[in-house]
Formats: sequence, structure tokens, C-alpha cells
Amino acid sequence: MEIPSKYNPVEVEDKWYKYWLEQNYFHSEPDDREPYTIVIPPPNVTGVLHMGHMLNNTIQDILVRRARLLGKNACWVPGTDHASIATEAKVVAKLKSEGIGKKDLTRDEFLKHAWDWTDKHGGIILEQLKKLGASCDWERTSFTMDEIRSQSVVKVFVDLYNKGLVYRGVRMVNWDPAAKTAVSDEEVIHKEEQSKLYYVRYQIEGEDNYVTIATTRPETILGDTAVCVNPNDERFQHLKGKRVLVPLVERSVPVIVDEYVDMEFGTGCLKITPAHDINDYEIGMRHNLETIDTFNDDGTLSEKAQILVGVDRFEARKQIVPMLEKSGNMVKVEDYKNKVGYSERTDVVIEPKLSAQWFLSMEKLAKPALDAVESDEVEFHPKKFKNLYRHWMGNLKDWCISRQLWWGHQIPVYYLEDGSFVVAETAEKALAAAKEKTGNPNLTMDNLTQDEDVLDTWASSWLWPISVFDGVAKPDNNEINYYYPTSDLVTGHDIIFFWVARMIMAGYSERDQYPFKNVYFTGMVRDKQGRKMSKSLGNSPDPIELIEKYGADGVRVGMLLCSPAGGDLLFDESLPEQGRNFSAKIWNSFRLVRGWEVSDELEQPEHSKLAIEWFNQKLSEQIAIMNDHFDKFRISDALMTIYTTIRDEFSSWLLEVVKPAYLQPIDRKTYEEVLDALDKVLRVLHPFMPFISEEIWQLLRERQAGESIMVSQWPEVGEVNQNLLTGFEAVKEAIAGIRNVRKNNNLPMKDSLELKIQKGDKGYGGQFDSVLVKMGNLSGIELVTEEVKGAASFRVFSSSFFIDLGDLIDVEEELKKLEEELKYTQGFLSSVMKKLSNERFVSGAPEAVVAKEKAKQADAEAKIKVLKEQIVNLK
RNA sequence: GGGCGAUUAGCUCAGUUGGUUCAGAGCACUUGGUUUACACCCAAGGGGUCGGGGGUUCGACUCCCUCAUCGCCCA
Repeated sequence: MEIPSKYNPVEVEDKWYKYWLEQNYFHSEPDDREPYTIVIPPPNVTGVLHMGHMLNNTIQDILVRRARLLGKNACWVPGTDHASIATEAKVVAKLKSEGIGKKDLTRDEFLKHAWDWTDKHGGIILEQLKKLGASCDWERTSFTMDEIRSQSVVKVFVDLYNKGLVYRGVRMVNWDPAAKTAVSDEEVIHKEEQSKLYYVRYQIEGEDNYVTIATTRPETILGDTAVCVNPNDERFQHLKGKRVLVPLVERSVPVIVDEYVDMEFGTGCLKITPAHDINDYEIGMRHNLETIDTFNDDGTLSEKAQILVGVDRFEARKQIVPMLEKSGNMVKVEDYKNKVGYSERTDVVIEPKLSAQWFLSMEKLAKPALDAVESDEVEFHPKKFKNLYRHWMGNLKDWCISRQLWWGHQIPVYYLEDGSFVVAETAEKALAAAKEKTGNPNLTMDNLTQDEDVLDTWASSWLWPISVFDGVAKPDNNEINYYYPTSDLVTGHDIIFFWVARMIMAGYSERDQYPFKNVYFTGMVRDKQGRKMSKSLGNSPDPIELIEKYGADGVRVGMLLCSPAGGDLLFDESLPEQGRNFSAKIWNSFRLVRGWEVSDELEQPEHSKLAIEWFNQKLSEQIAIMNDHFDKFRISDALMTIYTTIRDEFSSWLLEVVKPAYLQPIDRKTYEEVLDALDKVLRVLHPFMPFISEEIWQLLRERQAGESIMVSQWPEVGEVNQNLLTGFEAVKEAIAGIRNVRKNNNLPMKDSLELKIQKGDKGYGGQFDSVLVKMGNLSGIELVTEEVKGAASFRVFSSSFFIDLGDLIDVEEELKKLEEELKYTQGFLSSVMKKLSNERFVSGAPEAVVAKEKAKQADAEAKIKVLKEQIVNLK
């Protein structure tokens, strides 16, 4: 068969992905095997694939593919998330560009547009993941707003309501005036800004005196209902019991006292606007203050403001300043740095606003979820995120789960005409409940109005590990019983609260069990300069272009090479390039092997037999190391292990040793054994580089139709013979020594050399002589009992190796080398002796440690003896 | 203001619960190499008082205290 000299990933990757799909290898059904389950963090339907997804899904695919090779029933459930705010914003924007306003549409009409939009864009990311090689069970693809998932969300809402955990309340919420909805605390991003601190004076009612307050938001004075001072503040004792007039609107409001006021800040005198500041709201509650909401939902001033009605809040701030100056109330303006909350979704400044919302009480839900992580029932990788989690879980506020949007799950609350309500999964059930509640059998649907709002998107994604198996509506179905709890979750640490914590809560609340055993937190992908990747900076490469350039395997390797768990990773194109280069290396190794002519006549040479024996042991050792890395979720370490094994041990050592002379055939036995070794290597490589491993594996031997490396087996780790491994390491060193002598003396590889060895006590064993002869191109090995005069030399352990150079030897150079080596060894010995002569070390340290130090002493002493003799001989 | 985390080679980071030559890997760099798979390569090499200081210990990159710098989260 003709093997192309260059590996072509694009062609190969498409071919095998198609094959895997045809063979239905990705699909899982419950059976007798141990399940291994991952649910994908569902990407937003609005999104396109970015580097974060690449990292995240590469890791998931590695875990799933390895589980499959380990013989587990692996199931990776894909899907997407409806992303209420983000999607609604996109749809509104699209409609606007077509001249359609959301207000012009009915809810149903709008939803039709939203569904069209979702149908068109929603699957893009999943399609892109196929290019990456993701082995998801596509038959199970779920969507947070499909029928089963929607039923699940609604049912859970009703259940939690019936348990008394869902309640309706008026609260200060984070209002997004652009999206016209409440958002959760987690969706508010605080940014430090250069702003102004305005000093405004209020006239004391009935007097000609004033009191000055400081504020960053002068436009909110229109909603002031008090001025507050600290009860301990001597400066303001005279104000107690008095009233002041709010500037411009001339409203009379009381002066109140509250410990909350910081005497050091500003003037020590605080204006109170209960409708527009969370702290003011709480003070207002304590003092029974009036609440005047001076803003409309879109951030413009309302009728209640009396002036500047209809003007946007920022414009109002600009306009009110000259008005206050004119009225004589503006005292001064200072520059001031403060933090301002922005909406994560729309990037507009969040407005604290009082409104009626649905809340989920967190206290009961949080307890088991916190315990689970504390006790490592759910394990976080890396562990450091436990601290963050504990801190957050200990300071939980109730979760505002309603959103003033249309795109999402409409809240299953139905209001009667008298304002009371029933909560039910469907309209029919609601009607029945309403009839029962009112005792009026004649009620119809026309008498009921469903709550306009939808639920927060996270209120559906927190059920994801359960709802993808329909475990909410049918809590005892086969699938949920088999696949749940899932095995591992891989996600970014930025959504630990949004998503991970809430899934754990839902897991215990719904099924009294954790949703996943392990959580692997990935870092954030940043650019080379450490900046977050973003569209506006244009610093994010297009993943699909990267795949086309370096191959999916290359990109996967590149993502992992720099990605310790939890730490941010700085992405640079040299990384996938390195991955691509590695593909080429593997390909060329394979080409070498497949290019050999095989002879049935030839006996297996000793050196080949030894090298194969050694490599099999070495590979076993390396796989054991990889298994350990996997167990501890050190995925990039596992990759690095197989990377160096292939590049160094397999290609540079095994293949070089067994390689026949130019145009000479190789013996059958060696050839087959090398193919077997490569077969194993490919199988442990497969999770990381699924495509090239499949391509080579298929070309390696005749395969039956329907066979694939992805459903083969992860190699077993056998007994490892440490003597063999250390013996071979000694040969490697000896060969390096010979190469050095050649290099230093300009002795070309093609000229064979005679090697003399003086064995020490525990030195070179001689078992690998044939390997040494081949790799060093030696004409022979002679054992000697004394140093060889006038020869170049080097030492491995306590053996000395000599290469007679006749007159060619540079005595000065050789002496210099020996002196240096002697000096180093003596220094080493003295450090060992220092330990051994320390009485407290000998008595205090474990026996094994002391024994090792003694062995070091013996080795060093032997080496020093040899070196000294040689120096004498040379002189 | 509160909390968490980090600080190790030019860069990005490991260092597995204090003990072999433990100061490492990859990349980058330097030198040499058209050996008959691979220059997307091979071989060899340089480079760090493990942020500073103190402590515990026979022994500290590792544990404790403190300071400095940076980052993240929360208020």
C-alpha cells in the first residue's frame, strides 16, 4: 500500500468522523457494563465556537474516549442552552433591523421569531464540535427548551413552590434597563470608574441653614425621602427631629439617624433614596420611609420624579447639575473613583430597582450541597476551588428566578381575577386548582392569566444532569437509574456559582444524590499577553480555521500542552503548531516501520529482541504513570507522558535500535513485535489524538469491517522489571558517552570504534552489549581490569568506558574533563558525608533514607578512586 | 474594606501529602548535523541563591509566621 509522505489531517479527519458516526460508536444504551457519563456544559444557542469551548470539549472527549477504551459504557450527552437574555436580545436586535419592534408583536408571534432564530443558529456550535472530534451521543442531543426539559423545569418549580421554597416577594433587584429585566447578582459585573462626587446642600425646613450631602448620583435626589446622619456624630446633633427640603422638588423629608452612615465619608450626611439603592432601601425599611420610584423600566425618569420626566438617567444627571447650580444647592464637585455594576449581557449600568419577583429560598438547598463538596463526595479538581465554593455557599442570598422576558419557560403561576393565584404544571391543572380554590366550578381559562415572566435560564440548566435523562418527570426510568449520577463534569471556573453549585443543589433536592462525582475546572483561555479573548479585541483565533491549519489532533494537543487544571492558559499559535509537528513525527515513525521489507528467512538479532523487551516494559511503566495522572485529573501531564514516550522512547530508541541497515530487510519477528508495540502506543494516544491514531491503526494491519481503535482496549499494565529499565538507561548513557567522544574528536559515525569497559562493583551489566554495539557502531567490546592509558573515557554509574584514540587524544582536554568530574564527585561526596556524620540524621531519618545515603557514599567513593587513577595514568 | 489564590529557567507552568543527583518539563535560545522516516527533524549545551525575611526540623520549593508584588471573587 502506498503511504503518503505527508500526513493530511483534513481528509483523514473527515473520513474517520464519518466512519465513527456510521458505526454508531458514540451512541450508548444502558447495559451491564459500568456506565461512564458526562453531560456537556450546554453552549448558548446564540454562540459560535470559541477557544474556551475547544479546551473544555477537548478535555471531555479525552475523558470519554479513555473511559470507552477502559471498557466502560461511555455516554457523553450534548445539547444547547436557550440563554434567555442573550437570545432575546439578539432576536430583538434582528427584528429591529427589519423595522419590527418587540412591542408590535404578540408573545406568540415573538416566540415564533425566536424559535426560527434558534432553529437556524442553535446547532452551529454542536456542528463545530464534530470537527474537533467530539464523540458525543448525538441521538441524545437536548435543548433546555425542548419538551422534556421544559416539562422538567416547570415541574420542579411547582414542586419547590409546594415545598414552600419558591415565593413571591418585592425586593431590590438588579434591573437591566436595556433588557428590561431583573438579573441575578452573579450577572452584574462591577467595574471601577472615574466619576464625580457631587456635594449638594439641602435647606433645613423653617431655617436659613443648610446641610450638605455627598452623592455620585444627583439625579436620584428626586426620589429622596430622608437625610441620614450617624447618631454618634457630634456635628449633626442639632439636626435631630428636624426636616429638610429636597432641592428642586422642595419635598420636606425627615432627618433620621442610623449607625449605617460612615462619618468619615463625604460630609457624614447621607441622602436616602429607598427606591434606588440597596442600602438606602434597607434603611428605609428600618425607618418606615416612603419609597418613591423615580425611574421607568427603560431607565428614563418617571412622572414621580416631577422634573426631567422621560429623560434618560445619564442625560438627567447632566441636566440636573446646572439646575442645582442655578438654585444654589450645588456646593462643589470632586473627582471620585467608584465601582459601578454593569449587566453581563447588555453591558449597560445596572439600576437597583424595587420589583415583585419570584425567589427561590436557598438555605435548605445549600446545606447538602455544601456538605457534599466539603466531604469530597463531589470532588473538585483542582482542590483550591473548594474554598471559593464554601465562601459563596456560606453567604447565599435567595435566588431571584424570574426574568421579565418572553424567551424562556413561562412561570407556571396563574392569577385569578381577584389577584390570588394558583401554581400548576399546566393550564388545565391550574384551572382545576382554581376551581377547587374558589369553589367555583364555572371558572374557565378566560378567568386565569398566566404570569408574564419567564424563569432564569440557570433555573433550567441546574437540572441538566437529571433532565437530559428525563429524570424529573420520570424519576425512576431506566436511563436515569443507569446514567445518574454522572461521572465527571468539565467546566470553566467562572460559572462555579451560576451553574456548578446550583446543579449540586438540584441533585440533592431532586434525587438526594450528587449530580457528578468529579468536577474538573478549566482555566480561562487568554491571549499571549494574558488578555481575555473577546470579539471586540479581535484576539481570538477562529477555532475552525485553526483546525483546518493544524488538524483537530494538532489543536487538541496544543490546547492541552499549556492547560493545567484551573489555571488560566495563554494561547499562542505555536501550541497547535507543536501539536501538528507531533502528528508529523508519529506519521513518519509509522512510515519508517511500514516501509521496511520483511524477511521470513532472517533470525531476530539479539539487539532487537532486547530493545523490544525493554520497550514493552517501558511502555507499561509509562501507561501506569498515565493512569495515575488520569486518576488525579492531570490531563496535560498524561498527554506529556505519551508525547515523550513516542518521541523519545519509541522513535529515538526502539526504532533506531531495530532499524535494519539501508535497503536491508527486517526479520519477521521484530517487525511484528514493533507493530504490536505501535498498536499499544496508538491506543493510549487515541483519547488525545483520535484521528491520526485511528488512521495509523487502520493502516497498521488488516482490519475487519467495523473495527476501530476507538472501541479497542486500553492496554493493561503488566509487571515492570525495574532492573531491565535501569539497565537500559545505563546503555543510553553509554551511547551518549560514545556520541560525545565521537563529536569531541571528529570521529564520523560510519567509522566503527573499539570500546573497552572496566566494570565497577555495581556498574554496567553487559546485558545490553548488542544494543551498545549497534547504536555506537562498535567493532567490539573488550572487558578490561585496568584503566586504558591514553584513551578517551567516560563513566556510567561506577563503570568506566574507554575508546582508544591512539595519537589523536588531546591529553590536556581529557585531563581537564577528568578533573572537573572529580571535583564534582568530591563535592557530592562531602555533602553526603555531612548528612551521614550528623548523629541526629542517622538516628532520626528513616532507615531507607539512611541506607540510600550510604549507597551514594559508596558509589561516589568508587568513582573518585577510578578518576584519580586515570588522572595519574594520563600524566 | 473582607476573602481566596499566586510568586520556581527568557516565556508558560509541573513539582503527588518534608527525604535518591530535587531544582524539573515544554517552548524559546546556543552549537553541531543533507546518517538511507522525519529540518514540522536529530544530537549536544547554556540558563534559576524556588519573591524577601524569620521560624519549625537531622533535613524545607514543600510546613508555620511576616513583608512585598500581582491576580480573582465578594462588599
